[in-house]
Amino acid sequence: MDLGQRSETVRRANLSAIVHTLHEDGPQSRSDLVARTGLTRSAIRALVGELTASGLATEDRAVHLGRPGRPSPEVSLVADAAVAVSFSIGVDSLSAAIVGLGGVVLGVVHADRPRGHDFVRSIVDDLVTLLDRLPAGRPAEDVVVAVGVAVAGVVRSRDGLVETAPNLGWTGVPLGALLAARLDWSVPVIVRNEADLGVLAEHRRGAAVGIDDVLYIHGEVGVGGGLLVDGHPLSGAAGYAGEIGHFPAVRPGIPCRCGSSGCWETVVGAGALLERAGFPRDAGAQGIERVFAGAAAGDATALAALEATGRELGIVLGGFVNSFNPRLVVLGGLFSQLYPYAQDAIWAELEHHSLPAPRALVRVVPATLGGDAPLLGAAEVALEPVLADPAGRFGSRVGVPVLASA
Amino acid sequence: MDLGQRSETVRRANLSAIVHTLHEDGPQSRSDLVARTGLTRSAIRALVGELTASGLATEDRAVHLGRPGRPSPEVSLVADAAVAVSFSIGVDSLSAAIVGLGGVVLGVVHADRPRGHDFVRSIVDDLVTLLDRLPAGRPAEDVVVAVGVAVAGVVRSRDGLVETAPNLGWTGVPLGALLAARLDWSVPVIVRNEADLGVLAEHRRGAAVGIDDVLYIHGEVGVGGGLLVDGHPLSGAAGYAGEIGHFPAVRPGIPCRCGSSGCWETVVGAGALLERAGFPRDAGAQGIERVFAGAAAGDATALAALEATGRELGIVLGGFVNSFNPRLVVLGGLFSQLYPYAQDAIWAELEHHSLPAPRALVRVVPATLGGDAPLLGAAEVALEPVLADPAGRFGSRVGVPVLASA
DNA sequence: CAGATTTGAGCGGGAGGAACACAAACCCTG
DNA sequence: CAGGGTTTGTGTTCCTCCCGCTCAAATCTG
Repeated sequence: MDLGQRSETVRRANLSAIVHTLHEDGPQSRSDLVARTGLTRSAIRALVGELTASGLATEDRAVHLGRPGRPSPEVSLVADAAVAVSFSIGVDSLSAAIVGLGGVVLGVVHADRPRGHDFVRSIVDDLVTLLDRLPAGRPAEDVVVAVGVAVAGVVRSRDGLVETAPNLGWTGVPLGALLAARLDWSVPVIVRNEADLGVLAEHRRGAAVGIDDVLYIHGEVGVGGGLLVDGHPLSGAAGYAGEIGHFPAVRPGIPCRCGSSGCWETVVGAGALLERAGFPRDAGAQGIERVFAGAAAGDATALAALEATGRELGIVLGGFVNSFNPRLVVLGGLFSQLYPYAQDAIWAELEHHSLPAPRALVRVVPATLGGDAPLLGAAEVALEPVLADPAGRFGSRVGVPVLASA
Repeated sequence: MDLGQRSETVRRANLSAIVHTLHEDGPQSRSDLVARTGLTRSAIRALVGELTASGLATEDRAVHLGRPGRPSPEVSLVADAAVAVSFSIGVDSLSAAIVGLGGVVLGVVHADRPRGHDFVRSIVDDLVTLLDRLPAGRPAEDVVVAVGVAVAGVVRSRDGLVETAPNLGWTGVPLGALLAARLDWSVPVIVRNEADLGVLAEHRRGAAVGIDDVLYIHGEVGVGGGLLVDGHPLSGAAGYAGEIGHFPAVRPGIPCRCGSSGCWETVVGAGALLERAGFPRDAGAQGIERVFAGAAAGDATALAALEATGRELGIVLGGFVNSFNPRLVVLGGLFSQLYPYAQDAIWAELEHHSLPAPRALVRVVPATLGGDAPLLGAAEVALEPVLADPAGRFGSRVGVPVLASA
C-alpha cells in the first residue's frame, strides 16, 4: 500500500530514467536525453548535474558530427562508480565477475568445478576466493551495489534459498544467507535461477536487445526457461517460474531427475541427445562435444540425433509460443549449438504445433552471450538498485550541492 | 520514450491510486485512504475534493463504529458517473452489460445465439440491439468510458482484430473496427480474449481477489487460459498469450480444430469428456448436462469420465504450475463444474507432474463468477482509462475549482 | 462534563519541473 | 572571414503539488 507519490518520487523516477537509458543504450548527449525523456533542457541539466556531482556520470566534449547548432556534451556513466559483483555456479565451472555501470565488464574469472564437488560451504569459499584472482582485485566495498548469483536450480527469490538444484544435489540450501555471511558486506545478495538471469543478459547485451517479450530456453543436462514480459522478468509468485524443463511432454516417458516422468528435459536435454547419438546418457560435456564434432564431419547418426532433438524442442516450443506469445525465442546453452543443425526440424514442428497468429510474430535465434549469460544477468540484477534510485545510495553521499557549477 | 515525469504525473498517479482502491475495495473513509496511500490528510482532502467536485465520488457521513476521535467521512465512487459498456460473444449466447465505477452492474441482458448464426455483421447488430433491452436503457454517451468485448478467439489487442475464432468460424475479422463503426461513439472499443478477461474479473470480483499471480483456465469446447502476473494480465507481444488449449499434450493424438493434433483441449475439452462418458464428441451443452446429471446420480461411467478428464487436466496443469509459479489456479467454465468430482484426480496428477516448491504454494479453486466472468472482465478493462487517469476525461469537464468548499 | 483521541480545515513552505529569455557554439554562405 | 541561421546550454521566474504544522471539530471514555 505504498501507492502515494510525491515530488521526490518524480525526481527519483527521472534520475532513474536517465541512468537506465545510459546503462542500456550507452553514452548520449544531453540533447539526446531531452528527446528520449521528454523533459526540458533545464530539468536534464539539473539531473545530469546531480549525477556528475555524485560521480556516477561524466560530461565530455561533444562528438560533433558536423550538425549546426551548439554542440551538446556527451554524458556517460562512470563504470567503476558503482559495480556489481556476480557469481555463477555452473555444471562444471564456477565464475565471478565485476561489472560496472553501463554493463562494462571490469573483470572475469572462471574456475573448474570437479564433479562431485558439491558441498555448499566449500563452493561458497571457492567463489569468494575467486574474487582475489580478478585482474583488478577485489572491488572497494563502498562501490559495490549488490551481489548477484546465478545457479541452476529452483530458487526462492525473496531470500535466495535454493529449494532444489539437481546438478549440485542441493535441497533447501540457504545459499544467499551463506554467501552473505561469508562475504560480510553490507550489500544485498541476490540469488536467481540461471535461465531467469540469462534472458535478462540477452535482453540487455545480447540477442534480444530492444525486444521486450522474450522466451529464453537454456538446455544442458537440464532445461530451464526464462521469460521476459514487457521488458521485465517473469518470476511468478515466489521466483520459481520458468521451470519449463519439467513440463510433461511424453507419456509415460522415462523417469526424470525431479521424480516425475516424461518431463520435457528427458527428451531434449543432453542425455536424450547423447542417447540418440549412441552414447550413454551421462557421457557429459565430452560426449556432447563428440556429437557436435561428428555432426560437423557429416556423421549421419549425429546429424539424425540433432534433428530428432530439434523436433522434440520444436513441438513443445510451439506450446510455449501459444501460451506466452513471445516476439523472440532465444536458445541458449546446448540449444544454441544445436540450432544450426536443427533449424528446419525445429521450425517444422513449431509450425505444426503453434497457432498461426503468434507463430507469425515469433523469431527463433541462438543466444549470443554463450556460457557467461547467467553471470552477466546476475550482474544486471545486482546493478538494478542504483539504476532504480541513483541518488539513494550514491548520490547523497555527502549531500552534494546540486548545482555546484558557476 | 515517455519516461519523463512531472508534477502532474504525481497528481494523476495519486488520483488513480485513490480511485483504484475505491473501485477494487469499495467505499472507505478518508482516513483509510490516508493509511492506504501513505499520503497526508491534506493531500487526500484535496484529491478527494477534486473527485467529488467532478462528480466521480461522494462523501457521506461516517459509519461511526464507536471508535474515539472525529469521524471520517466515507468516500464512495458514484457508480453511474462513469460506466463501461461490455459485450460477450459466447458459444451459444450473446450478452451485454453496463457496469459502473466500483464494479456496480447497472444492467445485464443475455440472448441466445443459435448455432450457425455466425455472420459478423448480424452479430454486431444483435449486440447493439441488446443495449436497448437493458433495464436502464442505453447509457448517456458522455458517461461511457469505453466499450469492452469478450470473444472466444485469438485477438490482436492493438485493434481488436479477431485472428481466429473457431466457435464462430471467424478468420481475420476486424471486430473492433466493425463494432466501433456500428456504435459510432467517440470512445475506444477494446476486444480481448474471453479467458484473459475472465482472469481479470475473477481477480477483481471473484475467486482471486487479493491474489496477484493467478492462472485461470476456462474449459468448454475449447480451452483457454488467462494469466495474471503481479496483478497485471499477461498479454504477450500482441495479445495472443494464453492459448494453452493448444499446448501439445499427447502424441500423436487426434486432430484438433486448430489444424494441429494432440492439443491439450482434445483431451480435456468438452468433446473428450463427452466421448469418455459414451456420448458423441459434439453432443454439446445438453450432453454435458447429462454427464453431470449422471455423475450426480452416481453413474459410474459419468464419474469415471470426469475423473479421467481431471487427470488429463492435472497433468498439464503441473507443467503450467512449473512454468508460471502461480499462487492460485482458477478453473472456469466446464472445469468449475468438473472440479468437485475430479479434485482428487487433478491433485494426484498435479503432485506427480509439478516440482515441490511451486506446488507447495499453489491452490486450485473453481471460479465463482460463472459464465459472466468474461463480460465482467470486459467491463473492468473498459473502465481502466478512468481508473488510470480520473481527471483526464471526466474531472476536467469544466475546469472545476478544486476547493470549491469553504 | 472534562479529557483523550482522531481527524478535518487551512496556511505556509519546499521540492521539482516548465517556460522563457538570453548567451554560447557550431554550421553554412558569400 | 564575417554574418546569419540553428541548436543547445544557462539562469531566472513561475506553477504545481505534496508535506508539515496549528487549530478546530467531532467522537468516545470515565
